Amino acid sequence: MATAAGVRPRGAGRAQLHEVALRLFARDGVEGTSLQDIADDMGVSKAAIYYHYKTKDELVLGVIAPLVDQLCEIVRDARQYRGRQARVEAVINGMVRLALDSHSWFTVVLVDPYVVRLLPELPGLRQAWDQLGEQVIGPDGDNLMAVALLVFVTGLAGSISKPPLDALDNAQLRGYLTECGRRLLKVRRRSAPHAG
Amino acid sequence: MATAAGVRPRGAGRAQLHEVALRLFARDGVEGTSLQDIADDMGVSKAAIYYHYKTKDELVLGVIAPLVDQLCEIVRDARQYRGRQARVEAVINGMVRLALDSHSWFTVVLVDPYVVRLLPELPGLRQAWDQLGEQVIGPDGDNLMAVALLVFVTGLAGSISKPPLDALDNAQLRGYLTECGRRLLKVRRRSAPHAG
DNA sequence: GTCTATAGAAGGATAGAC
DNA sequence: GTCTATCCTTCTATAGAC
Repeated sequence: MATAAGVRPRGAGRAQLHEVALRLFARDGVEGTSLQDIADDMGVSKAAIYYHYKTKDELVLGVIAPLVDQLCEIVRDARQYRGRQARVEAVINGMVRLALDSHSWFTVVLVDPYVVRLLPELPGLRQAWDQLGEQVIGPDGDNLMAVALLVFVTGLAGSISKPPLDALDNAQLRGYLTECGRRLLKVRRRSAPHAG
Repeated sequence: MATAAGVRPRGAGRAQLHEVALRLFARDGVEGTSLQDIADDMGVSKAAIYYHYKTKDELVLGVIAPLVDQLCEIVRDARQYRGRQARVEAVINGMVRLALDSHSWFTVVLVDPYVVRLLPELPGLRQAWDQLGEQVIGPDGDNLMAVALLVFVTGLAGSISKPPLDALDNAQLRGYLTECGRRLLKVRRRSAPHAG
């Protein structure tokens, strides 16, 4: 009735399902979240979920799929700039914003082993990630930059969900995380790291 | 018979159990690893595991407990140096070595939601972590350093387990990860991050 | 789009033999 | 220290009513 009368927007049920599932996946892990947990949180029955998705795997994929668009937008934005340093800066800003706005996506995709196993079924995500890597690493395939990028994004995912950072307000945290990105991804003139 | 004759060292069964469990926990997550999975990998029955630990939770705690000693040793080592920069350097080297030598521990403890929920039952780990933080962050409680440390260690945990880094040999990877630590945890003279 | 009821598999845990 | 057999719970998934 709600859908027919238009009281709820079309697909509100699915949107709420996505929201709840993502939140619980990020908190307890995908394997640690049963469909019963999700149904309880939504206040519906388990079977209601199966109306939207035939299997749990498809639910997981449906939940994380929107992340691809977010990554593509960061890549599009970065490409508007000329020069590696400017593009790197754009990637840093985009990733920090994404991590703060959608930290659940971040955590689930980068951290959850269940999701990692499913990733081959989302080739768009892999592709978006590769394009993002190109902006930072450059065409010469700088290994240090590749490592630093990985440390940065997984560090973002891991750190934002940890308690000691809850005390900081969002603006402060954004500043600190951005500074971390700048330090890690500073473009070098020559290929030797200044060995200590 | 093996134990009585001394063919196998004492506690070899338990040591193998730890090794197998940790490896599977790191690969599939704790919730994604059943006692059956562990038993199959060891070539024994599920019930054999219950001889060593009464519950799965105790198994998990038993597996990650040795990490506490590793962290304490890093703290002890760092304290031998005078001056923050030298101590920070010692922490970086210790954490990189630990991440490379025992990346499974790292991944499981920093990444797995099931383990995070159990951590309050390992107060020694929390204590060791706090002491390690003191070496890096300093007595003034520098927020940027606190964030950078968290990004660094979770970045270590997240990056070493990802495929693109498998191509690098260990010495190279160690150099890159150490450089990441130096960049992130460079001690500042004054308290303002050089805002861009 | 949501429900109840249930099938079928897998998980944690225990008992008791060897 | 390991085994087989078993118990109970929870999980994914399906069938069919409303």
